Amino acid sequence: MYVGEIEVRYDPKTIEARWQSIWERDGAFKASRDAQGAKYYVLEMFPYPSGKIHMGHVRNYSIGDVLARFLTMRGCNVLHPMGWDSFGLPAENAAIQHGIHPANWTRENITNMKTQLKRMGLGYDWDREVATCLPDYYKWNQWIFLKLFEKGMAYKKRSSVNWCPSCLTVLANEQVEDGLCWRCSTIVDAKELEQWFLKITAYADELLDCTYKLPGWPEKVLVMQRNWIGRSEGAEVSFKVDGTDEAIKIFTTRPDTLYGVTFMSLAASHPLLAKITTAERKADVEAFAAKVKADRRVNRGAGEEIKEGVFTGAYCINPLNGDRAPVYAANFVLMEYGTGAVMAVPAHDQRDFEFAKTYGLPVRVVINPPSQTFDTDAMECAYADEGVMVNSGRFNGMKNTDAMKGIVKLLEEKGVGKGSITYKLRDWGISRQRYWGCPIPIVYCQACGAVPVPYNDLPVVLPEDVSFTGKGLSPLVESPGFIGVKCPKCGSKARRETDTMDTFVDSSWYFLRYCSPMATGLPFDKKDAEYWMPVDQYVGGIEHAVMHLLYARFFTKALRDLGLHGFDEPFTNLLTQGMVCKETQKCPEHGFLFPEEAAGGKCGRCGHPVEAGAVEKMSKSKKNVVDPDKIIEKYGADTTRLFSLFAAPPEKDLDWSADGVEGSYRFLGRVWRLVNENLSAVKGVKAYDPRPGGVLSSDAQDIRRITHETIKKVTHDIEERFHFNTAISAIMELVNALYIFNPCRDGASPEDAGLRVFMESLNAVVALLTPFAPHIAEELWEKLGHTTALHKARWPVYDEAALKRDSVLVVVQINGKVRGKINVPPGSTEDAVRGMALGDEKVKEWTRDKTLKKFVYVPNKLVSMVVS
RNA sequence: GCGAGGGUGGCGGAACUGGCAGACGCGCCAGACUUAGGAUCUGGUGGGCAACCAUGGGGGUUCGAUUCCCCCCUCUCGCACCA
Repeated sequence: MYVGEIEVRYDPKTIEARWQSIWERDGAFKASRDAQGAKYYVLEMFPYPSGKIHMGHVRNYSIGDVLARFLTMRGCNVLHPMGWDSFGLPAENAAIQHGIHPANWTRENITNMKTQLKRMGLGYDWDREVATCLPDYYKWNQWIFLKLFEKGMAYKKRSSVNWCPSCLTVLANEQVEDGLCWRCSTIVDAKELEQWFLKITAYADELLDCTYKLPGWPEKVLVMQRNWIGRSEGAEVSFKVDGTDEAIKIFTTRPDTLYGVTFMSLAASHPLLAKITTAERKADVEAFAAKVKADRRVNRGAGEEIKEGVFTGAYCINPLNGDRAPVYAANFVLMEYGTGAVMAVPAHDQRDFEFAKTYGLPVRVVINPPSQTFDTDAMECAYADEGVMVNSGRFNGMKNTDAMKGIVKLLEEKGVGKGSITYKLRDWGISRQRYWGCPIPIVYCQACGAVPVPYNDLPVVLPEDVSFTGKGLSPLVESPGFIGVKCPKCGSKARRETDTMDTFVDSSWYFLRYCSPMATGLPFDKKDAEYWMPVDQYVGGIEHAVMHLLYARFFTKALRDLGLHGFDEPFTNLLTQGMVCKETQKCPEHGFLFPEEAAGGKCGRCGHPVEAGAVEKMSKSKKNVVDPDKIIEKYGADTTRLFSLFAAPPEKDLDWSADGVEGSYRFLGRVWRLVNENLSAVKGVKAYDPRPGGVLSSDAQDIRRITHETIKKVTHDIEERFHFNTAISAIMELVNALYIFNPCRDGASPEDAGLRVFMESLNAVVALLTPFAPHIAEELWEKLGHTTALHKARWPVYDEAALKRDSVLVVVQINGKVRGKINVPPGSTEDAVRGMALGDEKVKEWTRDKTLKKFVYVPNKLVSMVVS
């Protein structure tokens, strides 16, 4: 290489510290409404301050930072904030286990993690930092709660709730996965409790409809939300219980099959069961109910069970045809959905069919397929498709789809039913029997009942003088100073609510607080919110597809209806990044091993050869984790970021590979040397400018073309596709080409056009690298003689003229096989290309003595000939 | 079972609307510089001696298919008695 340079080693540690402090000094990432350019709000899901950042964070925040830095360089007015989802169970557990107060534990973790994020070189506007555990923030949770309470959107009810016996708290339905607690995987119990609920169901339709207006979201997430909301249209029908005043209310999506009802199924926990069961059936029904309850606990999520039931002795009357149908309790009917009772139409519902076969109940066909008549005895399964109505009174002969409306109308006329819509979505239970959360601002008074804390008294601050035993109820219950309060209404002795809010409440509006973190009169300033919102690009893990993203959407709509802002949806575009995975390592003796325990392929404890396991999501339990701190320590933040972006496209899972990190480090070293080793040669050289021009050698012309092609590709890959991996590989190719080009011969004058092209290319490499590896880019930018820092510089724009080629390579296929390649001037006519193709020596060999049957020309790309 | 998304070299992954399959990186091989190099630089690297064969398997459409259509296998994720 170039002789006479003083070798300057690539030393990420020094460079990175230096630029981080310069950025801080310059306030490089401070966002302001008054700044120039179109607003762009980039947001990554804020972390829970568990102590240390992990590779998932590194990936998440690297992706966000690429976008934020790129868009800033593109001239956008970017808001890129960060904060802490800092209420939650781990802090309380730490208090119980180590005697540290949750507030202190959380504060320390935030300090540590903030340092880590800064060391990553992430460009956040820290002036907007929010921490949900601070009274400044959670005061507004309480404020919002009171507003919702006033509107009847927050209400209290006694109901069966999901209780996690390990977390000692209630869980929302969304927080129960396969019957297990989403956090600790303990089997969830049912428990009757008085709880606060938010009426998310009031927004069920809007939440559902808007999923069709979010083209920037992954279809997968939208489908999951739609399924979760689970809207079904149908009818509610009342069936009188024969000989009593009771009526069973059912929900059905198939009112057209009403004439085919041959029995009735109630959930085993249906409240009517006790009333209608006859004396002689009582013992059986109770035993059955107990069995179902026990099975649910053991078998939840286990899939299809055998359909079982027991006769109650009661009969109900079909309101349309007066038929008497036996009432059963059945294990497949869920109390939580619809009305907990199902009319059974075995001919047209598979579950009812199986049940009827088991218990010898009649099957009555009311819909025949278009050109077929069912023989009831020969049916092997239910017929759930469309057809023609039979055995259905005045509806006979109609298409069932047409009869549907008529039957609902008839029900309404008779006053025995009505059209109805049911959702799977339940109201959101937000009460948590925990200390480390936002207090619910309610006071209980003997005389006045549940009284809201006056707005002036907000925030209801969490008391610090509590003890953490891990036993019994929430520490707040034991805090007399907190509990003892006077009724805001009548002044008599009252008791404060001791439940705190689900932490998902905190994260349902934090993106709004970022817009005006200092707002004092309201949770956020309307003008600020309407300027910055909605978030243009939200980046986070797929695990929040339903819970957080649904709650945040709900809050956005609820706050809109409180008049706080005027938009409908919080997140225009959503990017769900894949998980960070790594191969597990196992010792037959000692189980899973951390990477450092498996050094040299042997178990650190017993020396047994390590067995390689599957590639799985990084987790402490599998010990296949890599500590970002150690990677940053060894290679620097730029390498760490670069690798996490290069190894896979963002939405896919990423396989962590130590060798791959090494490769990214090597590449940055290569860029470093490319600039440094040629520094004295390019000193004072002006980047090539095509206007005054200068004659370029064909090599220089090629390099210039590659440079501008790279600018075009990298821009496109970041902007349109988020394919950072291919963007980075394009930069690598340019660097490889520049190593070969190398015009820095001794004595090349600064006016040398080749040298000026080289300078232009070096500038491009460095600028293009900025979003991925910002520190090294800034350092090299400075070394190249720029006086304006890169973070204030503009993204390079490609020169259309530079992309032009003298000739293009056209592939010649003969009978579908590549037989030759020819260079033709771009834009050649088909006739000209045909002549050149047929004149090519190799092509001649393959076409000799053959006749040309077909000739296809794809301009500037390919010729395809068929010969025989 | 239903829904969604995948299956491409030894590995991670490229290939925009059908147009040279394997970019880029890792690993591996060779060479250069070196006392040495796990540093760096250069070159090579799907299989096969070849014709040819290769994008999970089998059909189809097409001049041409990783890409479009049909059938099957397989993996991952989500939902799972939703009436």
